[in-house]
Amino acid sequence: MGHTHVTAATSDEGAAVPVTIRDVARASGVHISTVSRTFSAPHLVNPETRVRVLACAEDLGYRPNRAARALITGRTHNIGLIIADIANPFFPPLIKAAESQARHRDYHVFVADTNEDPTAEEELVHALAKQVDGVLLCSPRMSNSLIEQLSREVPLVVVNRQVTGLPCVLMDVGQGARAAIEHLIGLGHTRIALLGGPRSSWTNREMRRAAATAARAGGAELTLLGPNAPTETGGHAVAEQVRRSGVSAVLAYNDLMAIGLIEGLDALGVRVPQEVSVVGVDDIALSRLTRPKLTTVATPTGAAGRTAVDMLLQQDTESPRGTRGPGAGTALGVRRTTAQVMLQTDLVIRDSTGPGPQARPARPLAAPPGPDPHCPAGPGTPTAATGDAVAS
Amino acid sequence: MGHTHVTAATSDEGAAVPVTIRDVARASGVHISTVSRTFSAPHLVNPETRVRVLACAEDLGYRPNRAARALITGRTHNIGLIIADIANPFFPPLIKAAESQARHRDYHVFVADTNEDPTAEEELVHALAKQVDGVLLCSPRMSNSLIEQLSREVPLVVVNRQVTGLPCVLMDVGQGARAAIEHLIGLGHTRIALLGGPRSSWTNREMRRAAATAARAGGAELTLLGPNAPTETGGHAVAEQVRRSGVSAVLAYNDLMAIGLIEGLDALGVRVPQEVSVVGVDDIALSRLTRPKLTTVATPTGAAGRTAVDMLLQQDTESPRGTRGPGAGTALGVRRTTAQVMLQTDLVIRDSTGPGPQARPARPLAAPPGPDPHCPAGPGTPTAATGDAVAS
DNA sequence: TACTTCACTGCAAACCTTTGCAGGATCACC
DNA sequence: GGTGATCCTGCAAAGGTTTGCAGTGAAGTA
Repeated sequence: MGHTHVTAATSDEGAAVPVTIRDVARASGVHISTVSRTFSAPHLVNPETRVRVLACAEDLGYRPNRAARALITGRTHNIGLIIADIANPFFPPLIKAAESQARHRDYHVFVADTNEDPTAEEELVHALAKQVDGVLLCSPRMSNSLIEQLSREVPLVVVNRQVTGLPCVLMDVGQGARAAIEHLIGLGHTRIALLGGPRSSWTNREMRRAAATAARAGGAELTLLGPNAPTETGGHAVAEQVRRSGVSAVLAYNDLMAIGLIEGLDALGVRVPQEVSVVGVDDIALSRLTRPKLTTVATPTGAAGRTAVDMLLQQDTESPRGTRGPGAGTALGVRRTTAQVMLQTDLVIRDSTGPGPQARPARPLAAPPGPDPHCPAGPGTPTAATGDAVAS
Repeated sequence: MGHTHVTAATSDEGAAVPVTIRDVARASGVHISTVSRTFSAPHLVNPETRVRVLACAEDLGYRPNRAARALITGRTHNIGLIIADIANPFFPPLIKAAESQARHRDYHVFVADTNEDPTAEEELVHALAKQVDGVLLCSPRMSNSLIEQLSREVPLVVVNRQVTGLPCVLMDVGQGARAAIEHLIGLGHTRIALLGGPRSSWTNREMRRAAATAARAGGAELTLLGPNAPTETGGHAVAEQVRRSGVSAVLAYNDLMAIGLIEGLDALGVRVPQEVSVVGVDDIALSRLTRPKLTTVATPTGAAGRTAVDMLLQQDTESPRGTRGPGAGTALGVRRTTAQVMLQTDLVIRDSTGPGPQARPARPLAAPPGPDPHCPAGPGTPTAATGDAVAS
């Protein structure tokens, strides 16, 4: 990457001379405790002195040191948000919702990306531990036992994963996968593939389970392809495999993979949805922009972010950390609520799904892939008959 | 959003009993300073005691309190990353690059989103100030003077903005805009619109300046439309205006707006690139996925993230904060380097740009929008003649 | 043996803030 | 004028860690 240095000057202006509470106290002729109270309990200080102190503080550019304050109060008013992959458009709405919810309650959110790496996850929890009042773990890839262990270090709320004993926010991808499979079967598809995501993903397991059940119930054959990287590239890479497998419909682990798969199929000359139908999961903004527009299982990401923050803050106000006060040191264990919330998902039908092989005899191209014509699986030609459903 | 409470149990297991350096000291029968050294300067402690201390620490699950450590060392080994809009796909690659670069140097990155809100930006800098060793300001929306003022509170590196006296990482969008305009003029377009972004964006100003110059030089008329929100919605909203303006080509502030615009034009029945050519800026991953694929000015986001981290850390090692040591308190001003780096951009030509009105007499639809046929602006019919270029 | 050197460890101050406690002044009221 | 209440402020400890300084004992040197 060619880059050009335009300027390289040095200045000796404005180097950070940290101004502390002591400086303000000296300047305004009061004790530091009065300055402290001016900021954290203004009603306890004489209005006159208060304005004087505030003026001095303003003058000197004083800002309370949040780290030092946290050290003694045990509260930072920050919350950490650990994300598997910030480049996945699934997360930004969640982050935004969490951030706005936190802001309403006077908290700041710090986001950290782990690159889908379990080791990075653990390290980040440690790094955040004493600098935040709690951590939201979004789609974590580490083991349940490790999560439980880390939860002893800092309050945790887990999103997109079920960990017993910990507060969790879940999305009902099981129901979503079932709806998707039923939709495909309703369109006449009898051979369906499930594009798996990361091995250690809870969502992945839930989807597999639900899809298998739904396929069996609907008399369709379900092929498992994976695990794969939950990215566009991951989807693209598996296109060839999908074609060879001979399925006429695919449910992908998420929208990114679905879109990558459609790209890949396109490159192989396989048309979507005419030859293969594709369903994604998440309903990211992008899924409305691609051609064909993606049929997908919408997950309530915003609600998840808000709920997770609420649960964390609720848990947090119940048991302030760092309190070594009388009794708290010995009385191991403060009551802690570990509610688990399940959020609903919705199948939204767009243009990437169409009739199955048997259900489209006449109009091969002109068929408008309108929303859910609900063609029943036609008895059609016996050539592609697949006997009983085999769901593995 | 309907949601269902699945479980609401309470447990009294595993409440955080903070284990401190003192506990480890007591358990291993040494002074706390020895424990401290075991972690921060292992070579200073007897191997035998070291293993004993480490064993006890491991046993008790001790982790040094990073906040307390930072309080005295003045270094947190964190860096803050303030982003205008995390939902804009332009940023994730930058974030990832910054994160990986920081990790190599044993730093953690905390990201915060401001929703394009200048007030939130300021507040976040304050919140981060004492919890990080420096802050990367990406595409900030606040005033230069405020940025300078904040830089006295915490070391700052600014990305996508030029602030004199501060280290900056810039992308040469001026050059990019020029290349884009020249590309369009080369295709025969004589009436071009520039879709502006946020008013307070440095990039916006640079683009406007360069585009105006290039248009004037090439004898094209440049219409300014904006400011607009730098999002897909922002682009979509201005489609009608673009149509009415009668231009045959548009350079958008970024890819998101370009894509939104294409969507909007599509909804109005205006075809891209047959009737209107569109160029974006950023080359986000999405620009390869839409139809038509987007012609765009590629910006080196990864390099920007890495460079910014390097500059911050370099500046940081030069002048450790919090040092009130002899002399440092009185000697206002530590030398500080304020290099500015300009990174190159590249025009990548895809399918959203095609020949201008005069340059396509015969084949209105079959014309393959191949890369840069470089048709000169034909003398063509005088009906659409626009006299001299008017660039405002 | 006496003296220096060295490796290791303890002591205590320091970082910046909050907060329980107590002291002082002011005021009202009887 | 005495009593109590009220309001404001100062004092000092606490929070968890790092680090300069000094002290200990042992090893090395003359």
